[in-house]
Amino acid sequence: MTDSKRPGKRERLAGAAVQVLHERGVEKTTLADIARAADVPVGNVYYYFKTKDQLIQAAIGEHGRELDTLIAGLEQLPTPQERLKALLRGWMSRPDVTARYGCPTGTLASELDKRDDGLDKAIAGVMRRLLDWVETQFAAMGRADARELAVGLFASYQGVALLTNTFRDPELMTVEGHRLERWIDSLAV
Amino acid sequence: MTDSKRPGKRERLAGAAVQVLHERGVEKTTLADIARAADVPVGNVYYYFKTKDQLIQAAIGEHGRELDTLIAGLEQLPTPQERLKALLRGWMSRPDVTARYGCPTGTLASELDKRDDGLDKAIAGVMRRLLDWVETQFAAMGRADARELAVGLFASYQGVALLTNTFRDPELMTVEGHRLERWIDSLAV
Amino acid sequence: MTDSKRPGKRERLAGAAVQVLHERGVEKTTLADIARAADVPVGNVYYYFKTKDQLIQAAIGEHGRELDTLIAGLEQLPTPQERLKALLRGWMSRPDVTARYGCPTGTLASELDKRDDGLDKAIAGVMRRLLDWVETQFAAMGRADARELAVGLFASYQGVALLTNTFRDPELMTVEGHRLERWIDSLAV
Amino acid sequence: MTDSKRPGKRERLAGAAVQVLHERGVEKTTLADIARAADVPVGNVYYYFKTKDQLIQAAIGEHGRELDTLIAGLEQLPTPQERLKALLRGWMSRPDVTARYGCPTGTLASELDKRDDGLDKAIAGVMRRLLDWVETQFAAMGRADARELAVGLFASYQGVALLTNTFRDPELMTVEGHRLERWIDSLAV
DNA sequence: GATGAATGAGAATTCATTCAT
DNA sequence: CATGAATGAATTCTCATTCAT
Repeated sequence: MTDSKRPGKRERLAGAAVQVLHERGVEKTTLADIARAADVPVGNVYYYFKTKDQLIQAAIGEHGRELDTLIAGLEQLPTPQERLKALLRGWMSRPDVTARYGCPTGTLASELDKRDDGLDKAIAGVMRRLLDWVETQFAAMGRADARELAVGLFASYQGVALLTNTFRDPELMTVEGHRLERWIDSLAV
Repeated sequence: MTDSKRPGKRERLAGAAVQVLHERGVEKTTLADIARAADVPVGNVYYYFKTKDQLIQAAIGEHGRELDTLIAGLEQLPTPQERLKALLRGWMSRPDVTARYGCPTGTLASELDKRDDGLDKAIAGVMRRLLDWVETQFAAMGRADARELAVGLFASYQGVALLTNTFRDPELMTVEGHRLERWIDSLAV
Repeated sequence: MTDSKRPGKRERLAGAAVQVLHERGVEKTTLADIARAADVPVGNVYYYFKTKDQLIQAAIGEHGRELDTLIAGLEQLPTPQERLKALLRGWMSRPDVTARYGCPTGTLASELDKRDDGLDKAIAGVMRRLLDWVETQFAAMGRADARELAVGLFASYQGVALLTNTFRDPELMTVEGHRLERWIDSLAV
Repeated sequence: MTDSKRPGKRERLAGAAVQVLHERGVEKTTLADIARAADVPVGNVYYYFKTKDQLIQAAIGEHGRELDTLIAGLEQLPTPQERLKALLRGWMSRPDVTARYGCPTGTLASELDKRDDGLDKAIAGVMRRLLDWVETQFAAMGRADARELAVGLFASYQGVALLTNTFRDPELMTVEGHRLERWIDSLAV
């Protein structure tokens, strides 16, 4: 933690990986791509990560941490409805990026599920934390079917992100976002 | 004097491609994989398809045709509600396959969007036809917000397929399926 | 020689080969290219020529025959000078084709010399006949150094064809043609 | 602590390429051939040259540089006649190599002209520099028709190289060489 | 620790040639 | 004889990973 070296080459790599994996996709991304984005020489990557998988692993961790931060922020809000709608707004906040590259979490999950290494577990873990948190909110609203609703909400977001990306149409995301907000409001007791 | 060459090697290849692309994903699938699945020597594939892209293209076409057939079958049903619920049931009919490999259409769309060739347009076309048909059903139910509802329904399915796949949990799909059926029923005038 | 079949599929193949080999070059030309140009199904080529080499061989033969015909025509002319200048004019008659594809004989010789099969001998034979004929003309002019002059003239043509092709400049060929004609005139006793 | 990696693997590759392309011809030469000649593993070639074309490009550059050096040496000579004759002698200095493989510049030009990539421009540039230099010498001799003479001389060399190669007869080159030297002498004012 | 270079295991693609009717 | 289809060997190219300093 001295600054004898630029702070956190390891972190820089993980961060760059999150970015590049989102934009290019897991399979299209080469180690060289990530190294370049992080401004780290290729050969050096292996000092920090023994394999490409481990780097991806780290990227997933980093991405998870970003989401945890987001959620931690939401905890400040007074009611579960507020929190859920704020989450929605966060998810939907950059429709053009989604239109271009899809949801970072979802596309990652989708791609990693095709692999036999353990990476799919890692991203599943991240998604589960999100899902659990959403469930908690619905439970706090007194809903017995909280899990079901959580799945429904999360699925709606993931699905519309996919459609938004496929059709390259940010509008889809915005419209569906509003629909879901109204739906949340309608659930209030 | 046997029935000679098994009919439609081209079709066999496209069919095998649909299958293998779904199971392995676009980027992980090698021509050799498809060739093997279709029981065709690799070199011979190029007699039918000039490039790997063209074979993928054909697979998309084939997949689209399968969906068109599915939909054509639904047209027999008397009410739009019936038709939509039947579509849902079709989509959700093999939760274990979805848990293992995701929705074939959705995963394809997700992966192809990372590519710069025109393949993303092809799969987008397939999805648009589905979406339009769903919209038509909602319109037939007298809903002014038919497009919005169509996007919502399609997104819900795509999203839950993604979650089902990520969590490897067929239950998710089944439960959400029922929830969506009830929702459709609730829309009846 | 009935016309139950279109006359001379074999000849058509050889002729097409001459053409295509000139335009595309030996190594870039595929059997399929030649077959297509001759309007003969690929599989059928092998009925007439057991290997690609044999087809090229036939093309060389055909090309040689065309040159022999050309030369036979020149024999009508009264003086060796006339004959040589007519040969020159024949060679230089389509400078734009030469600029695009080079001299058919020369490029063939150049490419075939890189191969270990006997094809180089075949094209060398064709060139030798030409060279001998030129020598004969110089001898008829009473020149003791007829061989040397023949080599010089033939070389000048081949060389300028190469430059014309390399620089894609038909003018080169025309100008050098005139220069060589003047040179021939200057040799008259 | 040895002199470590032999210096200039990139140069070694380009040099080997010049050699092998001359001997085997462009189309018959495989990357593996060049790699072997340079004693470099195939995969490693791509560290230095992104494509085969780029390696060929580099070979052309290297070849051009060799010619430039040759010419620079000739500049020392006092008269243009001396310089031209020295060039001739350089060109004709290894008739047996020419008999076996042709003129490296000429065969390269001939083969590359069949390709659609820009490689033909590259070799044409090399030849143009040579041609220009020859023209300059003739101009220095006070000849108004310097360009024409330059084309004639260059063509004679290229042509006789082609014949020498085709007939596998080094004598041709030697004899024509002398003839051209006498011709240059005869041009002196 | 840092780094440019090395290496080899695939992957797509092309094509002469052969085969089955 | 004719012909669409089949086959496999060769070739270019990519990249994760390793090595030598």
